[in-house]
Amino acid sequence: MNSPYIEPKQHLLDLFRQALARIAPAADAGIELDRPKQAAHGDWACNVAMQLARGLKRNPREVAADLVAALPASEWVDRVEIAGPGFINVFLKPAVWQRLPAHILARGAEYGRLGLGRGERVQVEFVSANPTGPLHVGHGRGAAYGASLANVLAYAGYDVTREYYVNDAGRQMDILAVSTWLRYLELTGEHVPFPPNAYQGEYVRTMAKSIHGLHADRYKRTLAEIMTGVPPVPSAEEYVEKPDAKVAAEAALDALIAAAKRLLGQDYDYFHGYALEEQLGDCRNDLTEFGVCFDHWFSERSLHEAGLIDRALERLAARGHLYEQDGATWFRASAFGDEKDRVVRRENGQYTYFAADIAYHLNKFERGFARVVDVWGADHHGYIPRVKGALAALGLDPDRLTVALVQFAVLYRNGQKVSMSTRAGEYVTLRELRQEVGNDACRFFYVLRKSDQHLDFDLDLAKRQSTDNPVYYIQYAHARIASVLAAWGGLEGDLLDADAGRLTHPDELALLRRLAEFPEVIAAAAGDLAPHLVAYYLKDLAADLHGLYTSCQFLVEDETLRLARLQLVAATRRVLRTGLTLLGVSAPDKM
RNA sequence: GCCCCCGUAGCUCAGUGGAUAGAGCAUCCCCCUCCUAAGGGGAGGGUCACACGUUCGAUUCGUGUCGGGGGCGCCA
Repeated sequence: MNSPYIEPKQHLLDLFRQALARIAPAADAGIELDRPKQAAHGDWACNVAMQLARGLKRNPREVAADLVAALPASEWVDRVEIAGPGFINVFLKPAVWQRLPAHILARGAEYGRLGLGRGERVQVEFVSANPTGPLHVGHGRGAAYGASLANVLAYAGYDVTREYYVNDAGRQMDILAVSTWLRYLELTGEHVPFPPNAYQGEYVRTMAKSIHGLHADRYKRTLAEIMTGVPPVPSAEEYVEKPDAKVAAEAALDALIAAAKRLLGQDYDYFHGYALEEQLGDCRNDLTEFGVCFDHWFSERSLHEAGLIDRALERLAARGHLYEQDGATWFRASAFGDEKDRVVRRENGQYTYFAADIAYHLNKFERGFARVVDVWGADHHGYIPRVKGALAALGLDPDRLTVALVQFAVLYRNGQKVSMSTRAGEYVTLRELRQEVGNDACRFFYVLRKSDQHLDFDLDLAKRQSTDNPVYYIQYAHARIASVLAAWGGLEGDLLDADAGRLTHPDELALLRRLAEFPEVIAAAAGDLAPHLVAYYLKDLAADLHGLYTSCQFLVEDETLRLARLQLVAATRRVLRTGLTLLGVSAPDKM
């Protein structure tokens, strides 16, 4: 009764390897075992006979017959059949599955944890949105995907570090600082034209109000002195309608940034720092509420300040991969698979964002990560060859970096696309989305698609509390079990010795098989960087539970049967909880 | 022009080098004196965009065509 649970797949692989060694010692075919789609084809199916047939110049069914004859006896195998063109279908004894619930209860949250990664250090960098305003729904998907992926990798046995790259050094931050100052000036009665390409959001006014409340008119400058040397600022209408207004607007904005730095001096850093702290804090807060946490917030500015960019470029130069042209410094990216060479230092002496990214990625590997996963928006795909090229040029293996591209999420309400315009500050923020549909539905819906698939986020469906909403469907399965166990009133520990041999109903066996799949799902999700596999698995698991719930009463008179069934559902609850936790979704006991 | 993603049921999407391709929704029918009906069962619905190749076997891999989405700054 209490003999340990054996991993059926590993056990069968051993048997097949032995059989293969007997009948075809020279064959180097790898043994593959698949779960057949149909129950009539057994618990596991092996196709090696068909792969061997050609080399052996024999009929695959004959090869299969020889293999079956050579299989060592096993107390777990009920029978073996040869089917179709040469499949070997293995039917296991129910006892194999019946041992599983006790095993799951004994292992608790560790059931499904794997040693695949062997403790290898992996960094997952995700979100990394510019701290220039609230996170929007697009960032939300990267956050949910990255967090779930990191959880899955950790559970699969990798030593995972979660990192957010803070773009605190670029022009976008300058634009935010100036936007804040201009709004502040409005409060002092000085109305400088607000550029259409500056940050329009209400949060900028909020920051301006706070600063004005703290320091009154201390940072006021007159319109005349600010606009000296600043080209005309296009209006919002011109910006949308006239093609050349875009260029003019960029020039005006740059001139305003220069004016702010000149007129404010040290105080410019105050605006810059204030806006950065405020927005980054808001972002961190938003993500924390979303259940998304980071081990490191890595500052882009620190790369500049520590001289790491110089060092990275020197290393590239020493290897002969940089050259000067048109006053700029270029990286010979085309020699490393990129379509053209890329500027790393502009004519004006400033480093490009790419230069910082080279230094950042070099730094990642210098910190000892064996593998790095970057989660990027799909619009950055063209950026991959140059970063990988830079790694190769630095003498690092570019395959140690995996870029996971996350496609955009489009919101639908009442069957209509919810329009978004970042420029006008008209977009749905992640916070608004979370408030509208709840964190659980939010996290789950975001990972319900393959990451490289466009996501249609149906707000109405996410809020619906019914069978068509998968997150409630799964949570409901968990709550139903909790409710049954509460009605029973015993302790989970009392179920460890239940006579699981009593579990013979087809729906019980189906659920047992499903529970056995969980570790394989984790392995697949970690291997393919695909946490959505966990979400789909949980849907299937919940469906099996709901089916059993309808077909079998758990709290029956027959005590051994009752305990066996409670053991099964308690194990199911465990796996549901583990899976939901990996996805950052709660597992409620009551709904 | 070049690059990336996608094309599977009416809709939204899973899935796989294998044996009769799945789920939810939608449509139609059925199931609560019983542990939560936020549940379950059943029916209908498919040339896995198309063509050619590789293979014992292709919806899956490769090439091409067609169709949809996205990207191609000395921006970040």
